[in-house]
Parts: sequence; C-alpha cells; structure tokens
Amino acid sequence: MSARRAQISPWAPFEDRRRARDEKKHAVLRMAARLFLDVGYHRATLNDVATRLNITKPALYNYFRSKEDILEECYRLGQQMVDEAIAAIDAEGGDGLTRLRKLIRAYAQLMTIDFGMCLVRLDDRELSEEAYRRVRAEKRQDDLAFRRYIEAGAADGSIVACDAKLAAFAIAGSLNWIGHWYRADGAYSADQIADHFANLLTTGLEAKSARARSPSGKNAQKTSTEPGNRSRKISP
Amino acid sequence: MSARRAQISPWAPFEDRRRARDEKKHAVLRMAARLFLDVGYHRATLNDVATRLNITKPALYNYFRSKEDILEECYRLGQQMVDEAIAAIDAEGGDGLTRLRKLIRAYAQLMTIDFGMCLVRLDDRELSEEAYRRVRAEKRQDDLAFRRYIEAGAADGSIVACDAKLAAFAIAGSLNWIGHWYRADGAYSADQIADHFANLLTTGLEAKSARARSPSGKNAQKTSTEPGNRSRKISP
Amino acid sequence: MSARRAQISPWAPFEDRRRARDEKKHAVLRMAARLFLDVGYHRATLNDVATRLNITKPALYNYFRSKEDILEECYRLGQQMVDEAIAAIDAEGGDGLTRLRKLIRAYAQLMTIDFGMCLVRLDDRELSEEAYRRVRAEKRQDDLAFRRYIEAGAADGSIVACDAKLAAFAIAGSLNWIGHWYRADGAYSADQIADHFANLLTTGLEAKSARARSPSGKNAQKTSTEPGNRSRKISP
Amino acid sequence: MSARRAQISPWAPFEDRRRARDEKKHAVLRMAARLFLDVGYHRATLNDVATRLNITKPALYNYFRSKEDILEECYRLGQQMVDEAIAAIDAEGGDGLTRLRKLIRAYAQLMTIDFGMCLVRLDDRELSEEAYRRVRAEKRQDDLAFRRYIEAGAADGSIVACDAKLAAFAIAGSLNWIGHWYRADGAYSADQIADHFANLLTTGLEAKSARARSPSGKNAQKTSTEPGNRSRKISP
DNA sequence: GATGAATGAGCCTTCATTCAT
DNA sequence: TATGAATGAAGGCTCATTCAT
Repeated sequence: MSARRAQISPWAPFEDRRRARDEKKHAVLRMAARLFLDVGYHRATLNDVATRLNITKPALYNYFRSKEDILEECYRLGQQMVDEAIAAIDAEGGDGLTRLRKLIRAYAQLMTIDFGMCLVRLDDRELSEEAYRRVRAEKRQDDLAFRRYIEAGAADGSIVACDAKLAAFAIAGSLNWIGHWYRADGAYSADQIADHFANLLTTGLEAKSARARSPSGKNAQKTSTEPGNRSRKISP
Repeated sequence: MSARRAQISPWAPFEDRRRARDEKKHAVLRMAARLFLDVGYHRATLNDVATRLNITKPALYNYFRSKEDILEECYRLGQQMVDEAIAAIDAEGGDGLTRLRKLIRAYAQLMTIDFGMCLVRLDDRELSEEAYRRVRAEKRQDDLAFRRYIEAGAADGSIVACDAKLAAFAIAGSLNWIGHWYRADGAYSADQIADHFANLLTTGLEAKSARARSPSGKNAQKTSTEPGNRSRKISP
Repeated sequence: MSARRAQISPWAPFEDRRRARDEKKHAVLRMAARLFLDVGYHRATLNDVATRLNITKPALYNYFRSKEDILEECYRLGQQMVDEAIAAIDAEGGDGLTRLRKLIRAYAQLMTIDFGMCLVRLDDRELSEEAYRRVRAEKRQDDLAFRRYIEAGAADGSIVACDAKLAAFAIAGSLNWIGHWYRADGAYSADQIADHFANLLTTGLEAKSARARSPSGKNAQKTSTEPGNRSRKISP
Repeated sequence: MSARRAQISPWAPFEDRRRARDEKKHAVLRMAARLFLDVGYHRATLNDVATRLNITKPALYNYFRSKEDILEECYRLGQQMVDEAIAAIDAEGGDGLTRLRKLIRAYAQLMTIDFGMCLVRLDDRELSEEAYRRVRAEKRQDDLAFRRYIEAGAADGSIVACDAKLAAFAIAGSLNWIGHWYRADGAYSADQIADHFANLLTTGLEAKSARARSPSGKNAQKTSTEPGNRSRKISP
C-alpha cells in the first residue's frame, strides 16, 4: 500500500508522518488542557498528562519545550478561535447591535470548549514574561471588540448610549463566567446558552427605536437553530 | 495605660494579648490575601508572606495551621461579607428588583476589596476536601440569592419573566469579573462601579410596569451617595 | 553556663550561632571541593555531598543558593589564597628572581590543598557567565603576577632576558600540574615539592651574574625549612 | 568513478564503502573532540555533535557504541600520536638531552591539535573502568618517557643530575598547559611554541659540559624549520 | 512567641540509549 | 544507513512543615 501511495505522491509518507506528529501534539494539548482545567495548572503534573496518554513524561518533550510551552499553546488555540470569530464578524458587517450579538453568541460557545475555558480559567501569570504580554494584549483586543461593537451601535442607533467600557466589561464578565459553570452534561447546551446570553445581555442595550425598527430582525442572522420565538423562552 | 488597666482588672492584659494576637493574625491574612491575588496562591510562598510582615516563616504557624488554613480564612472573611450583605438585604425586604439591585451593588463593592476578590480569583480546589465543600456550598448560596431575588421579582411583577438561573449566572459573572479588572487607582471608584452595574444589569430585567410604578423608588434604600438621577448617568 | 556567658556578653549566643553557621558552611565547601575533585563536578551530586555530611540535600540550600554557587565559592577560596600570596610577596619586595621564587613556592603549596586544586582542576565553564568572567580575570591576574616578576627580574638583572609571557606559561603549567598529580600520601611533601619547583623552574632563568651576586641570598627569605644546601638536592 | 572501479574489481565498492564509513567516523570524532574541548564533555550532547554534522543523534550509533566510546577514541587518537612520537625518537637515538628536546618539541606540537588537547583537557574519569585504566597506563608511559630521557641524559652526561621524576612532572606540566592556553589564532605558532619550550624547559637541565660539547649539535635533528640561531631568539 | 535549621516529598527537565520503520 | 519517537534514570531545586532552642 505504501508503495502504491508512493506512486501517487512521494510526499505522502512525509505528510503522514507530519500529520501523525501534529495529531499527537494536539492530543497532548487536549489532554493537558483538560487536566489544567480539572485540577489546576500547578497541580497537573506532566506525569499526569503523559500517563493519561499512555506515554512517559519525557516523551512530551518531543512536542513541547516545557510545561509552560504547553500552557502557552493552550492559550494560543483558544485565542485563535476568538480571533477568528471576531474577524468573521467584522467581515460580515452589520450594525453594532447585530455584531455584538454575534460576538456574544460566538464567545459564549467558545466558553463551553476546553481551549476557550483555558483563556478565562487558567492563570496567565504562569506564562513567561513574553507570552504573558502577548496573551494580555490579545485579551485586551477581545475586550475592545466588545467595546467597538457597542460604540458602533451607539453611533448607528442600534444601541442606546451608555458607558461602552463598563458595558463591555459586564458582557465579557457574564460570558467568561460561563467557562466556570458550564458542564457538558448540564441542563443547557452550548447553543442554548449562546442564544440565551445573546438576548439576555443585549436587551438592556437595545435602542427603543431599534426594537421598533427590527422587531425580529435581531435574530435574522443568528447561526443557531432555534424553534419558535426565543424571546418567549428567555424573556428579559 | 496598660499598667493602669492592669490595676483595674487582672484580666485586661489577657484581653490585650488576645487582641494583639488577633490583630497580628489579621495582618497575616491581609498580607497573604494580597500576595495570593498578586502572584497566585501557588507562587506566593509563606516566606514571601512572612518576609513582608517582617517576621519569619515558622512564626506564621503560631496563627495558622497551614498555608491552606490561611487560604481558608481568606475565603471565610470574603464569604462572611457576602453573607452579611444578603442577610441585611433579606432583612430590609422590598420587591425582587429592589433587592436584586441592592445585592448587585453590595456584591460589586465587595469585588473591589481583597477578601472579596479572593472569593472569585483564587482557586478553591486548593482547599481541603472539607473546606472545599463548604466554600462551594456557600458560593451556591450566593448564586441562589441572586436567583431568589429574580424569581421574587418575577412573582411580584417587578422583574420580567425570564430564566432565573441563567440570568443569575449572567449577573454573577459580570460582577465576579469586576474582581479581575478593578484597580484601586483606576478610572472608576467602587461606588461608581456599583451604581453603574446595578443599573446596567437590571435594565433588561425591569418589568415595564415596574418602571412606571416606581420611577425612583428603586433607589430609595441604596447606600451609596449619588447626586441626582442615576439613570441619566448610566443610561442603558 | 549560658546564663553566665550572657553576663559576660549578651552577644555571645549570636556569635556562637553565626560561627556555627559559618563552620557548617565551610564544612559543606570542603566536602564539596573534595567530591568535585574526586569524581568531577558533574558526577558529584548534591546528594553525595549532603549524605557525606550526614544531612539531606535541601539542607545545603540553607548555605548556598545552587550547586554552581558552591562551585563559585570553591574558586573564591582558592583564588583568595593566591591573591594573598601575591599581595604578601609584593609587599615584601625583593628582586624579580626572589619574588618569582616566592610565588612559585607559595603557588606550589596551594596546589597541594583542595581549594587550590579546584582552581586548576575544575572546569570554570560550569560557572555562570558572570562568575566565569570574574574567575577568568583573576586567573589572568595570577598569570600576570608570574610575568611581572619575570620582567622585573629581567629589568633588575636577576633574570636573564627571555620571553616573559611564555616563561610565565611554562612555570604556571608546571605548577598547575602539581594539582593533578600530588597525593597527600605520596613520596613528596608539599614543602619538598615547593622547594624543588622553586629551584627547578628558576635555574634556567637565573642570570649568571645573579648567581655570582647572591649565591645564597635567593633563599634568604624562603619560608620553608630546608636542611643544608637545597641546590645540591635538586641540582638542575 | 565508482562505477568504473566496480568493473575493475568487485571488491572496490566494498572498499569504497568502508573508506566512506571510516571517513564519516573520523568526521564524527573530529567534531566530537572539538565540542568536548569547547564546552566540556558533559555539556556537549550527542545532539550537538550530530546536529553540527548535519545528521541525527541515533546515526552516531552506527559508528560508535556510546558517548563514552567516542571519548575513548579521542583519547586513542591523541595517545597514538604521542606513542608514535616517542617510538620515532627512541628509534633515532641520540643522547638524553637530545631525545628530551625532541620529545618536548613533538609533545608541544601535539598540544596544539585537538586530539592532543583531549589527552590533557578532558576528564578521563568519564571513561569506563577498563578504558580508564588503559588511558592512565598510557599517560604514565608518556611521563616515563620524559623521565627515561632525563635519566639517560644524566647517565650520558648531557643532563645534570636531578630528581628525574619531579623534573619530568615539571616539563610535562608546562607542556600540558599549552593545551589549555594555545589558540590557533594566537600570537605564537605551534612551531614557535615547540621551539621556545624545547629551549626553555631544558636550559636549566643542560649539563655545562654539554653546552661546551655540542654548541649546536643539539639542534641537528630537530624537525621544525627555524631560521638562524634559535638560542638568540629564546635566550633563557 | 519567634527563629534557624532541617526534612520529605515532589516536579520539571535533560540526555544517552533503544527500536521500529 | 538513517530517522523519529520513546524511555529510564537521574539530578537540581522548591517549599510547606516540623523541631529544638
């Protein structure tokens, strides 16, 4: 088989190997993230991580330079998803309220997966000075995205005038908190939470005229499938 | 002075000594809390704590049985303040919305002081099994207080019908997050933050009739001093 | 007794404690130096050092910050003795040949004790960048002392004209080598070696007139006791 | 080329292969020696060695059984050159002083090349018990060669009576030290150093009659090229 | 009450070496 | 022959905790 594949592409074996390596690396990351979240970064030993992957501790060093390097990657993966969400929302356009709701929904969803949780539950002070600064800067960017949308909404009339900074903090806080209480086997699915929070956190911000203008338009672009009128389910 | 008191009562010196001891114990707690918050529980060594108090590490063991014991006390002090706030609010009565706003205001203020921050920024899994369970239970009670007020508000018509559990999570999340971003030398005072958030987090929940019913009554019992109509300041 | 001593000097206990500490620290250094020399720096583990001192590994960290710190101290102690020897010789004065012989004798003796051996048998690249530079600079100073005396001798006529740099290397090399082959239970005492080398390494350098000038003066200030005419014993 | 040779002799490719292998093996040795000297045996990892050769670590095991095996070979190559020098000198004959000077010159030259330096700068205790004993025995033989020549010189009148053992130590020490301070880009060439030391280290040993007997004969067989009268260059 | 000293437990990391491919 | 991956062994270091003084 490998002979046949070699005819198709002499690079296939290379690719295979690289992919296998990347997959293993990712498996380490997933396990590490799980453990970091479950017991905390400090109490999660590399031995734990390795043992649960059926390898030995030094084997981890084939993929990462240090424990902190693993942590850094966890942050990177989580942050990357946030970045992509923001970039997509920015690309799609729409008024401030619409974009804010999209971001809330996307961010809420991220808070229900491990790498997203890592962003808000792990202590970034464990990172090296350099990585710490990078992560902090990225987090600030995320917060600024919320603020940007609020301010845009205030400008385009979709959101009432308010202190954008505090409002962004309030929203981000609500969302980050999801990473602490969400359980995959809990009462709410990630989608449900995302929808609920998109409503919950923007009802107070909606400009009255906006409500008049687009009574249901606010839901026009939401990605999640939802049966019937959500506003009846989560009324505030 | 203590010499005079000694003549009056042989017990006084004993009292003095006990008070001095309590003061020292409290000083340790304050310093430990600061350090735990500043660098993280694990990275804050007892040596650090002791050195900053101009004593030596073993001296700490005169006041606490272990590092974890110190952590436990930090939680206890923080939790006690929350409990007292809730108890006071419950004692005062009022409709759901009013009580909710009071709690938000009180909780927000707590998030700006060290022991309050400890509640939400330190990792309670460092605690012993027993303390962990206690702390978790208490945190659940706090959350239930939010939920109770929301449900009460829904029942008494001051708050719109909504998913009380999620709404409580959203509010608690916003407030807990204060403990992460608040800076004593920042742009907002604790009072300002408390007021802003009390508004921000309830505007979406206010039943329309409620607004009509008690345009300013909601602020009747608030503790913070505020000039004029707050709703003009924080409009959303 | 401690009560009596306290009357004599309330600081005595303090002094005692400090002395005890210094003694222990020195004991660690001696043992570490021995071990470093015996098996090499890398193969000498801190466990070895500690065990031979009937303590445990972490106890060493009461006296030193790291293994490298211990190594650094070994160098420092050895270097200090060399410095003192040079300083004393410089203070005493004398012509170049006389001073050179004194230095040879002193340096040879140092090569027979542990901390002296450390200077030439341990690898200074194990040191931190900073300590490495310091040690290197000091070694250069030592070498320059040899060179200075040779040049002084050439100037004052006690030593024949020669390439001082190479001559200093040759002498230093001979002496350093002692640190490698000397055995306390060997055929030669440190004194004997020192005397032999003082002669051996300077016979070729003696200016002929010098021999005439001071047939025995060169030995006038030597510290070692030697019976009769050394030049008959070690004739070259 | 290898194709043509293959027609001539079926063994040639085999030879080619063996030679290629030997060349690679030698390349490994050279690089390893360099690295061992540069950073020390312990701090030079096999990864370093391999990387600098553009191969990978396990590839080294095609040529050597272990890291220690590499070290052993370094010693062997260095020792072999010393042995050959001694054998050649013994074969050529001459009086003690002449042979001593030849050995000094040859040994000094060896101290300026890597494998020679390995002999005196690496720690032979890293070797296995067996190799260690062998290396030690060989080093003793080298030292005995110095001693032999000195004693022969004393017997044949070319060298003054002296303690041959110590004199040999002194000379060997001077020479070994070259391995520590020599720099290829330094002020002295290997030849210059060899010449200087041959004079420097024997001037004190020359029997007075010897100088009279053979004013220039001592240089008759020297291998290094030297313009004019060396004794003028290095006068001591 | 406070201190210096010591300890035990534990973790990250390195590296020579092996093995399947 | 060469490689990527994995391992076992070991060492340095940290820190909460205890104990004699």
